[in-house]
Amino acid sequence: MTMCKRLHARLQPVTSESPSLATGSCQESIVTTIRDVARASGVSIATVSRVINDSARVNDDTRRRVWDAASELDFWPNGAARTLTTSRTHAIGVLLPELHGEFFSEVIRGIDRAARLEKLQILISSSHADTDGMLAAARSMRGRVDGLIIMAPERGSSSTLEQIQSRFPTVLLSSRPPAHGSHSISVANLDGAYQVARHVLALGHRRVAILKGPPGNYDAEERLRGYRKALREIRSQEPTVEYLNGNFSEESGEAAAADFLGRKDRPTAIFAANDYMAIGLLGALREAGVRVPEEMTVTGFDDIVISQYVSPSLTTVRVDACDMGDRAVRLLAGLTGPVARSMNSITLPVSLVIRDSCGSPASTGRPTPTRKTERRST
Amino acid sequence: MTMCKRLHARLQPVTSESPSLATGSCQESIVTTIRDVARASGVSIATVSRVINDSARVNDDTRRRVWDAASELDFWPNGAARTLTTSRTHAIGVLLPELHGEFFSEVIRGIDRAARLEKLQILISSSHADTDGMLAAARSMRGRVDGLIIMAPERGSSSTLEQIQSRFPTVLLSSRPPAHGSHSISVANLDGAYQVARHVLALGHRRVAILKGPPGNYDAEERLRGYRKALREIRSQEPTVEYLNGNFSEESGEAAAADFLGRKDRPTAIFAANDYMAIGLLGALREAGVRVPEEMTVTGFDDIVISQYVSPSLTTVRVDACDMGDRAVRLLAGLTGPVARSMNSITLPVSLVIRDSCGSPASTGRPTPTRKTERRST
DNA sequence: TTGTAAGCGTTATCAG
DNA sequence: CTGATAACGCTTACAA
Repeated sequence: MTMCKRLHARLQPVTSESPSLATGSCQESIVTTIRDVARASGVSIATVSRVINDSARVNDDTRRRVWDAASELDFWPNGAARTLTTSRTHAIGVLLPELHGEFFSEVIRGIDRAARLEKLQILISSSHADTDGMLAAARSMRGRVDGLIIMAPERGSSSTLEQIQSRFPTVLLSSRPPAHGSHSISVANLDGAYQVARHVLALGHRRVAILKGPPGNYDAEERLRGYRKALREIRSQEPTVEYLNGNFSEESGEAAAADFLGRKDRPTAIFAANDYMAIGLLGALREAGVRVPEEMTVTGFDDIVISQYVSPSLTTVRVDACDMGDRAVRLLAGLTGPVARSMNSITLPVSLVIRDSCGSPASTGRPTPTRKTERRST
Repeated sequence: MTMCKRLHARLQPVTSESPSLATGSCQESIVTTIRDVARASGVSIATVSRVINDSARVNDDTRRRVWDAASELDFWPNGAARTLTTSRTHAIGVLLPELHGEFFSEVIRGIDRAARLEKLQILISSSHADTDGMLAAARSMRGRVDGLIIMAPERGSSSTLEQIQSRFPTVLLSSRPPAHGSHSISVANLDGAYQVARHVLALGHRRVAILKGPPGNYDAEERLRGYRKALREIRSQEPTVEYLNGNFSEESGEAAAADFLGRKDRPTAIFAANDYMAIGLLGALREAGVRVPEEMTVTGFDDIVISQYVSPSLTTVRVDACDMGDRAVRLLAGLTGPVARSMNSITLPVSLVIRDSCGSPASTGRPTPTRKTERRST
């Protein structure tokens, strides 16, 4: 009898090693299956399946009876069972290095938005500092997702990525594509960095510093290349460059200030590899009594929301993280059209956002006038 | 033959109605199953299962053979199949009204952090403006999650919530518990609002306005109650109160300013139901040339990161959204100990954060001196 | 149009 | 300690 089966099922021990969820407050839930609906409506389970999925012609009358029974019993189909037979999950996995900061949350927002449109569920897993953790996460998603969106900006993850790619359709975000066929989306880091640097150099700065991001980080390295490219272009009166170490955190920006604050030949402009560091820097400068932009020019990268609120507001490069997530899902869902093998790398445009943190180097008291939020798009 | 089976499986059509994921770039993935491992190591699938899960005594030699075969074949167990037999998913679903803004992203961060510790995957679904959408999302999670964390602050969702609760262990966030047994976590909204209001009233303000949150929103209503409670307590020289409508967005804060800016009897202090609105308000005031805090006192709620960067920095109430997410997972995972029926509602403490946006009403030019970030904890 | 039955990849219950 | 084998809930040929 069905009743027996159910009781039996409920008494089955669960894997002991892992913590079990509290079921105390959950009313003994009625697990209705497709069988129950079949019995109640006097048809076979196959027919119920057909009705539920609208997957084949079914007599209108039968159809109605099935629907009635289904809603009467409040039948909710079991996703795992469906997946097992169809091998489709209608879910995508998202592997991120962390969840802190606006950049990541915007990426997720974009993913969520697109996933909703594509009727895809999203499984999130973050804090993959090491590639092993990433691999384990991917592994645990076997049979639970149809594809993966992975952000693995650190160098050295390529063999892991290849292994994962051999088992899931994958879209890479801000990562070095490990193989030729890889789908990947990144931001026009080089171009953005080049643009801010050009802007600042045009103001006349010739003693600059670059506040680098984490070593090995793909975005950070590309941005560095962009700054350098702009610097190389100044033939006459070649600029002096100095490198400061950072790790994308606000604290590291603050800390970096110590490297030059005491000195007399300090740079007149600093390119930070992201906004958080630039903001940390701004804080340290204010504390040290160095006026921005009069005595020091500072630029960031990302254009996070805070950047327009700090004072002085930050000149930076606008990155549409939300769009990146959005596109990743679309690409993964194969909706962007049949993707040609050679065209599966997307570089998202960025735009220079000029605010108040930049001035001319010698300008004692007269910062270059700039409009509040002028934007120059790529 | 195995080969035949596989080919067969691959050729099976998938449900046509929904968009399918691009599988183009994914190398024809080798779907290794427990059977393959069994064959390769010359044991039964039962034994392989035992080894993989370490669920029963197995001869050391056999064990080794199985592991060797498993890693040789790079076997990744299928989650859906596991779920089907064990009826455990090791995943929790998260239903949120939206994903925009720092508050939500912090909640998710907390959830992610705790989930990692509990070895739980998280399935996120947001943008549930209507209760129907929420129900559909919950439905689609049947068989895919062991429990649900739901944030449904709007009034009128209780019958939906009850239906969901009857099928999943559920923890509610910032929501009106629909039934007595419900587990729920919320923030000490009333207390926090009461505290800021007390602080401002102590400064001498007697003509105040309350910038409300979205109608029907639980947090918003509780905060309103808190403000009112503080106002009621002023016996001598009862304060004049005025209500402004908002919806938690920065824009609605900006818009609200129009309601009183032209007037001569405008309030001297405004309690905004959240930080975003307060910041919008600050923007509008600055634009209108009204000095804060000299001519107008403004307070917020939530203490989002931006609040310390706007100028003047915002006096607000610190809410630990991350902690809320963290606790929700722990509660759901039943790790907070055996939860007594009567003790399943948690109210998280908040703390008053005094910054520069508050002054005395008459103070023309002499704002009440306050330390940069003094915090008074609950 | 409908029913029967064979899987899907695991785990769990029995006997050996 | 190990192997058959019956579930788990659903989809989908294949028959009727």
